[in-house]
Amino acid sequence: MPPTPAVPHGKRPTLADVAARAGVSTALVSIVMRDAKGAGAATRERVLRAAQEIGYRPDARARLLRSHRSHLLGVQFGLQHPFHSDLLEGIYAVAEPAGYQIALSAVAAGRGEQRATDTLLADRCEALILLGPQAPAARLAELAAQLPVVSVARRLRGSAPGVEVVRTADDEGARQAVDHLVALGHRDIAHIDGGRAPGAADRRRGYRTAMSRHGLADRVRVLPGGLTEEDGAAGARALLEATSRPTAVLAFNDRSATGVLDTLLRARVPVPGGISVIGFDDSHLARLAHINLTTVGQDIPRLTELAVGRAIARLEGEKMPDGEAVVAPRLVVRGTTAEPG
Amino acid sequence: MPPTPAVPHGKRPTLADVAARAGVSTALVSIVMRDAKGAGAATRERVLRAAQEIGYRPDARARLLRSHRSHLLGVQFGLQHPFHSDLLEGIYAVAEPAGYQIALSAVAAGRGEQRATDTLLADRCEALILLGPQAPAARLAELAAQLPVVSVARRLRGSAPGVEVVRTADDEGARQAVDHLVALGHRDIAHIDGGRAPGAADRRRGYRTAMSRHGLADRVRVLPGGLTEEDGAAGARALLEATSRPTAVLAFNDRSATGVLDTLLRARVPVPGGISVIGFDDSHLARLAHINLTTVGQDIPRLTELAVGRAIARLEGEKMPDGEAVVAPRLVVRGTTAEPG
DNA sequence: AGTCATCACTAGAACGTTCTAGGAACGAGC
DNA sequence: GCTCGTTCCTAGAACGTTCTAGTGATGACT
Repeated sequence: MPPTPAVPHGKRPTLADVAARAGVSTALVSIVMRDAKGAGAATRERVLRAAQEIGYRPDARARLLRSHRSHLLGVQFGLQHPFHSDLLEGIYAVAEPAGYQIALSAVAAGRGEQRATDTLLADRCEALILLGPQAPAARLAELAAQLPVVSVARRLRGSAPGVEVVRTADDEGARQAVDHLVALGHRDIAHIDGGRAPGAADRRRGYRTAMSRHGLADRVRVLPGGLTEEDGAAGARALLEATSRPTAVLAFNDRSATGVLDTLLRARVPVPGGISVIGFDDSHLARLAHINLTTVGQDIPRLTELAVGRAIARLEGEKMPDGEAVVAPRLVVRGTTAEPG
Repeated sequence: MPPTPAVPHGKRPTLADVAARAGVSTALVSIVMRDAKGAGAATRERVLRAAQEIGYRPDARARLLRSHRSHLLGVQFGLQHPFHSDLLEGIYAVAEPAGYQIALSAVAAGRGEQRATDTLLADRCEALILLGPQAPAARLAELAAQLPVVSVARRLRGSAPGVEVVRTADDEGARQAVDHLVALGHRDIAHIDGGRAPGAADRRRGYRTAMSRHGLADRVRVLPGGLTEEDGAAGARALLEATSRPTAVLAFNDRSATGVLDTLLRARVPVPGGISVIGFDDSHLARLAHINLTTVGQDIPRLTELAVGRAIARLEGEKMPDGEAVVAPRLVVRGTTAEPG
């Protein structure tokens, strides 16, 4: 047997290999690898060197199998949603320092939410964080009966008991947008909505009540939309064809808003000179210099901190002030809003 | 309401629980769960019912621990790259039917490639598929010494032996774009490049040689760029300020191209009337009706099929025709190119 | 001197699977 | 009757960790 490191494919070194090489027991190697106390400095050094030499890496699965805690948070996300990417970035940033690993499972064409959560469960995640889940409330409740579940962005009133909800105050966000526009002098403010997307109903409602509060109930104009650029573009085309054009548009999200912007630019309607546009999310998109979109920012660090925090709290048995965690949005004024022309 | 059995958090049922309930051995339950032969029809039925009743789910990790093969492919991707999302979608579609699971690991701010691959290794992936890896070739070679590694989109000549490469013929794609523009009658064709991004050098070269072949070597104009919308926008602004404007622009990718489009629209330069624009990737972006971008399409199904296929082939010991797998691009003509005005 | 802690370490049993050997029951062939 | 095959099933050993319960030393405090 060559005592050499060079580990060819197929056989990865184990604790026992390290132990043999360092002349100690596997238990001690385990102690050293976990950086637990119970090993002398000299031995520790020797074990680490041995591990290094043969290229040992702990086997995460065996590790999880043994310890009854897995410290694994399963996250379900949509591959085609940039906003989910932003959230994921935040989730990693919170979870890893707290000592939790993240297991990702994507929802894609041909891979539904059921499949996504099934693999997370099989991987022994201790809790699930679902980004904008669309599954029926009953399914979520079923999951929640098995382990802590946090729904991000999707509101669930009483319909799925046991599911934690972390979301932005969507109605409040819509209100801020309307207030801003009204303060600038707009009165004809239209809303291209998000259809059945999570949060859409609240934004619609927020828009309506804000308009009423300003005495503009008769100017309310809601156009059916969705969460893609095309939905926004279609809404904008409809507005341009209408008999009276609004002076401002509140889109469901940033993607939709860029669709609106694009349509307006093509139609030679200046923004914000002719029409002001507001998005929602403050995603990467909105921040790009050449889009420079006024938008309602979702507080991603706060959302992810709450989502991960609640999952962990439930796991560690803390009593939760259960009910939703609602995060305040914050209007980010950039270049697509101004006084009506 | 749901027939959910009493399985409080923390205790998930195991093979032994099912076995006890069905009155058989754990080995037999294992046989039934794997759908292997060696169990009678009646017993099989009974076991399945028992499993169903107590809500048993196999533990993926224990399973992997025991079986020598893990059938797990690790995929590293960039959270902020829509093109990677598209690739992932394709990877799922190929891998799961072939009996392989996918483990995802994201590269994000504060979570580098090293960290990403480390967790994949700890998870006992059998092979790695890296989407547009930026790590030094030496690091890739080091990984390749441990397990099969496939680099998608990043070219590696001899620098990382053992790493499989699957990529698009970037030079050929650039050539197709130039040919198309020349056929339309353009002569002043600029290229906003991708800087140090994977594939950028090849696209730049393809552009240069294509121009030369058409006798347009003196019209070659390469502007420094990158892979984001802002890079494209900056390039476009530079072009507009130049003493002579080109009649067509080839952008490094679709994101860059949308930046170009946006800048041109704002400057009231009609597209394609004033300037034609071509992107690269044929991502979701390009297909959107309101962008409708002429672009060089990367063959995502083929790329993913090759990437997954090569990884699996290496795992199953097939001899590979080693060297790169180069996939032909295909020009997708949409609405942003036309005869020069 | 005798008890008691503490420290460095180890043996061996988990964890939830799959895999390797079988064993019991039952026919069939000689 | 005795072997031989099947078919259905089980016991028990892996897999690579961590955890529990120790064992000897060493030294400190009565």
